[in-house]
Order: sequence, then structure tokens, then C-alpha cells
Amino acid sequence: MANSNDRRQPRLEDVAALAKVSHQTVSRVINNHPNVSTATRGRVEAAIAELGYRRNTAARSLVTRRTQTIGVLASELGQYGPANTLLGVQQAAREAGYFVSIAAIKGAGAKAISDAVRHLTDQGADGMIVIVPHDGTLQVLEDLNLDLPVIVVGGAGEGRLSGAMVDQKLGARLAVAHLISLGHQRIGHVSGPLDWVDGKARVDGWREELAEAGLSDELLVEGDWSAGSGYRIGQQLAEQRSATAVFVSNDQMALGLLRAFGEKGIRVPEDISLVGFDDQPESAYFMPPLTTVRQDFEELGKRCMDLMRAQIEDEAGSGALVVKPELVVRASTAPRPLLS
Amino acid sequence: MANSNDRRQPRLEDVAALAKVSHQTVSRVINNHPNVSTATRGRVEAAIAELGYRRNTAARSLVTRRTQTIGVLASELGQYGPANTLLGVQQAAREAGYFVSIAAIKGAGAKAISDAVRHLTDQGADGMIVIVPHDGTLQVLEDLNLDLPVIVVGGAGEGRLSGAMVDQKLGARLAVAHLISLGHQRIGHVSGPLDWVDGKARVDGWREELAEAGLSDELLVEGDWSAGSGYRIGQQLAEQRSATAVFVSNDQMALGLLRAFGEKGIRVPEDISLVGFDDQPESAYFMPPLTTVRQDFEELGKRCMDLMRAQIEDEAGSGALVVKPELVVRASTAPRPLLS
DNA sequence: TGGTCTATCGTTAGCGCTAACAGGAGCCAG
DNA sequence: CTGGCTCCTGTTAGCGCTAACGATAGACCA
Repeated sequence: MANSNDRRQPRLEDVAALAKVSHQTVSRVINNHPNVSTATRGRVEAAIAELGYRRNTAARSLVTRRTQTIGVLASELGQYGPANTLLGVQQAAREAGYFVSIAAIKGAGAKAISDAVRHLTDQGADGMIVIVPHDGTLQVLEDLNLDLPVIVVGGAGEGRLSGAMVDQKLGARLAVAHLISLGHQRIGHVSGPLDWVDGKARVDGWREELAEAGLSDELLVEGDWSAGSGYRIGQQLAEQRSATAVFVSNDQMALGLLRAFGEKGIRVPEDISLVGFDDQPESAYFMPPLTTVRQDFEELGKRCMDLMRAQIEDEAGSGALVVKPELVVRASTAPRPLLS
Repeated sequence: MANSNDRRQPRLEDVAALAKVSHQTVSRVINNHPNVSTATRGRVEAAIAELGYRRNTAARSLVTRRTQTIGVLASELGQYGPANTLLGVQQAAREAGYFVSIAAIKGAGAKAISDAVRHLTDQGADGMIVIVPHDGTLQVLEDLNLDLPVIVVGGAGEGRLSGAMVDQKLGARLAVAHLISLGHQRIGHVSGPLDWVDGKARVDGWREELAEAGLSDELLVEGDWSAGSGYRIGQQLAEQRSATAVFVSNDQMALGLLRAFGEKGIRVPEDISLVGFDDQPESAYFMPPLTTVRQDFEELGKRCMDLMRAQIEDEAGSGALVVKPELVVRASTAPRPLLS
């Protein structure tokens, strides 16, 4: 197939020669400029196809000062949520003709963040999407005062740094409302770290729903998102026995609670009800299957990318910025036990 | 700080003017060429620092025909293994001064793959790392006959397409050997899809270890990696009751089995032992905590990136290509029950 | 002293593309 | 028939960088 004298990639000039036009006309065809006659357009397109021409991105970037690259700054990429958000971003980006370059960071140290940001700007990223929903990170980014569009996934909407988000507060309220509707009155909460945007928002939602029902919001314990922290907290809660239901800020911690309760002989949902958050695929196979709040991370990523595109191309943002979460009722919740 | 008349990014020329040398000398300093006197080098570096100069990647790529970008082709990026492999790749890449651009695909259709590959080559990737350990994918890639280095994570080592891998067969044998050492003789296997490289390798390991012990390898069921498939298969196995131990090809399917067994009143590990594969962080909090085979995905990604770098820069590959897995014994395995 | 060699630095060309301008053909009104 | 317009196409310059070659000065040896 390939020409054995395989010199190198064809360039505009080669296409132009074959189509008997100037290289500029070929450029016009590629970029969909008007004012190209149908006839020559056809000849050019045929030549492009024949040579298998592909535009050189570096050359184009050099002159347009655009790389068509979106940098994604992410921590915890190994986790379900961030990984799937990245997936959504990538998909939307590719459809829109953008490349996605990633920079992962461990922890949220200022240096790690600025190094990663620099890495992305060195590549000439046209914009940056941040999947590090951690207060400290936002502050560092704010201070860096970048001169390119920055979208923060789940961003708080305050200041310049914002983006699409899942309505965390609503999700939390759905969970708590579900528990209240089952008759529970002492509803605890195992939160994520409180310096994480999402963690805090879920606490707020839990509080608000309780307040409206006139219930107490005393029972709050802070975890670190990991199953291990859920396990340790579960052991404490098992000692106290002060709640009949717990809203847990993610499914992994809920798994930890489940095991701690199992070991202490506390039955879920007979003795205590549990609601998680995220709806990872595995959660349907916990014992018992976990009632949880589903958030569509992929959709979230897509929305963020759409927003990014609107900013870069100076169009009006189209889609809604808030993704609605959804309660998925399974078997870890039941009516409040009579005694207790 | 910044000059209020903030024109644009400084370029070589600006640095050169400030340091009173030619732009070429600045280029030499940046690229660590020899034959630059210490004095001028110092002046140039000072000028670079003062202006905050950063080299323009597009311009450099245009002339060097290198983008310093590694494309990562991945499916199932939402899963624990691939996501963490990507993490390792990214980390090693950044340390080596490479950018990482991703293209995710759903499924393994030939068109999806070639579109993604084209997307990466359009960006001018210097090399491609493939995290799609699926036979069909490898075939498609082979047929595309790309003229850039391609590293396949977990690659079979056959033909051009290979890369670093975790020794899957060894991992499977560790798992089975552990079960045998506990006295089990009827050891089943729930495999991953058999057209996945890893899935097949684990079946082979299971077979080999059984054969050496003179045990039967009749009990093989194919899953699809998901917890759901594990659940369905678990229900079947619970009916049959033909094995005292099952080696499951990943932790998620093991979770499904666990739940199916739990529902049928089959106790793990008292009635049946279970070994998983992967050692996801959650597996320690299953009920019971899962004995499994740990593979270090991040290390795997790093090794692949090292290999890539060696290929691009024409050095001898340094590190070992095979990462050793490790058996993690927890509570889902126990000696063979006496009756049965 | 003169020639050669080496270390250091400058000059020139060009990577492949797009923006800006220039030019020519066709059309219409006066 | 001419001026001015529109539509299409070509020519030129330059994005910021590195490779290749040229030039200069000092070192070193015969």
C-alpha cells in the first residue's frame, strides 16, 4: 500500500501540487473557509485523500497560538469518580477536536500543583480542567493567577474558578429525606474530609434536610473517603449505638461501615440503615446491596468540557451546569426498628 | 510584578537581547550544549530567570519533529487497574519531560481504535502506550502498521507489540498453590473474558498449577470482569457445590460471588474458599476480607514508560519488564472443610 | 613566526502552517 | 466601454525555534 519510497508525511505543498492549486487554497479547504469554488474544493479534497494528508499540529499551533489541547489537572485519578470524570472530558474533547493532556498530582501541596500547572502550560494548553475538588488546591490556583481559562469540576461557583458540578447538596438531601421517610430520627453522617468541596456540601445538605424535619445534626464524624476510615468509624458507631441510620459520604466508606457492623453483629438494614454516595458499579453487590446516590461523572466531565469550549471559542455557554444526582434505593435501608 | 505593558510571552530573541548574546546561544544553553562558556551561560540563565522565559513547544516540535508527547490509548479507564496504570505512566513521563495525551475508547471495535490512534498521531505523539489488553485490539494495532513506537501494557511479548507486564501466570499459580496448600482439591476458576490477554494467562496459570498437583481443571466458568457476572456465576456454583475453593480472576467478580454465596447461606471461608486478583483497596473490607493477588499497576505503568523512553531515545532498555505479583492472604481462604 | 586546531559565538535557512495582502476574472450599472 | 464591485486564487511574510555552517580569537606545535 504505502509508497515504498516512503519519504515523509505529505505537507500542504504536496497536496497543492497534486491538485494544481496553491498551498494556501488547500489551507482554505481544510479550514472550511468560504470563497473556494466547488470544483477546486473537490480537486483538493481528492488530493488530500489520495496522499493521506494530515495537518501538522505543531506548525498550525505555532502560527495560530492555539494548541487545541486541554490540560487536565487531577489527583486521585485511581478513584472511580475522578477517573470517570476524566473519561467524560476526554470524550467531549475528542468530539470537539481537542486533545487532552493530563497531569496527575499526589496530595495537594502547593508545589506539586504549580509544577503540574506549569507542565500543562509548557505544553501550551488552551485551557485547564481541574479535577481536584480540594479547597487548598483552589486557593493555590487562584494565587497562580493564570491567564488561560480554568474550569474546576465541581467548582464552588465562587470567583473565577468554577465549572459544572453535581448538585451535592441535593444528593445529600435525597439520601436523608429517604431515611426520614422511613421513620428514622437519629440520622448520623460520616463525611468526607471537610476541606473538600464535595465533602462539605454533603454535610450541608444533610444538615439542612435534618433541620427542616426538626431533627438533630449532632452525630457527625469525618472520614477520609477510604474504606479503611469507614471501617474504623463503623467500629466506633457500633459501640455508641446512637443512630438508627447513617448517611455515608461515599460508597467506599460505606463498605467499611458494613464490615465493621457485620463484625459487631449489627444487622443492616434491620438494626441500622445505611445510605452511600456515588453508586459505583460494585455497590449493587455489597452485602446488603447499598442504597446510594448516583452521580453521573461522565456527564459531569462532558459538561465541563462544553463549558471550556464555550470559553475558548467565546460562545455563550449552552448546557446546564448542574447535574442532578439520583437516589438509588437498594437493600441497605429499611424502616426504623421499633426498639432503640 | 509582571510588566504592565504585558505584551506576550518572551521568546529566545528577548532573552538574547537581555543577555547580549545571539538567540542561538540561548538555545544552546537551554539544550545543554557544550561549548558555551561559563560566564555567558550564567548571563543567559539570569536573563531567562528574569524574563520568566519558557520555551515554545510548538516551535520546537516543528523543527525537531518531536512533540515530547506520549499518547495513551486506553479502554476501561474507569476501572482500578487501567486508571492506576495510567497514573504510573503519567508520573514517569512527566519526570522524563514528556507530556501524556489520552484517547479513551469504548469497546474494542476496529473503527473506535483506529479513530483513537489517528487522534493521537494527529497530535504528533512520539510514541503510543496501549492499555487495552484485548486480543482484538492487538490485532487491529498490528494491522495499522504504525511507524512510531508502540508499547502494549501487559503485551504478550509476541511480535512487535509488547511491553512490561505483571506476571499473570505466576499470580494465578500463587493463588492456586495457596489453595492447594490448604488441602483443597477441587479448585474452580472464574475467569475473565478469554479474549483478554490477562484473562487467558490466569487460566493458564490455574491449569498449570493444578496439573502439577495432579488435580482436575474441569471447573472453569467465564465471566466478564464485572461484579454482576460474578454474582450470576456465584449463584450457579452455589447450586452445584462441586468445588471447595474458587480462584476468581479479579476482585470485583469475587465480590459478586461473595454476595451470591452469602444469599445461599454458603459461608466463606468455612464452606468454600475464595481468592481474587488485583487487590483493590476495597478488597480488604469485603466480608470476609479477600485473599487476593496484588499487582502493582503504577509500577507497571512506570516500567512501560521507561521502556518507551528507551525506544524513543534509542537507549538500551534498563529495567526489568516483568513485575512480580504478590499473594495477600486475608480471611476468605481456610483449610478444606472435612466433609464435602 | 606561521599554520593548524579548538572552543566559542554569530548568521542564515527553513520546519509547515496561516494571516494579510495582492491580483485577476467576471459581472453589473452608468 | 469604463469603473467598481464580488468572488476566487496566488504571493509574501512570519510564528519561534534548531541545525548547519561561518567567523573569530586564542592555544599550541613545529
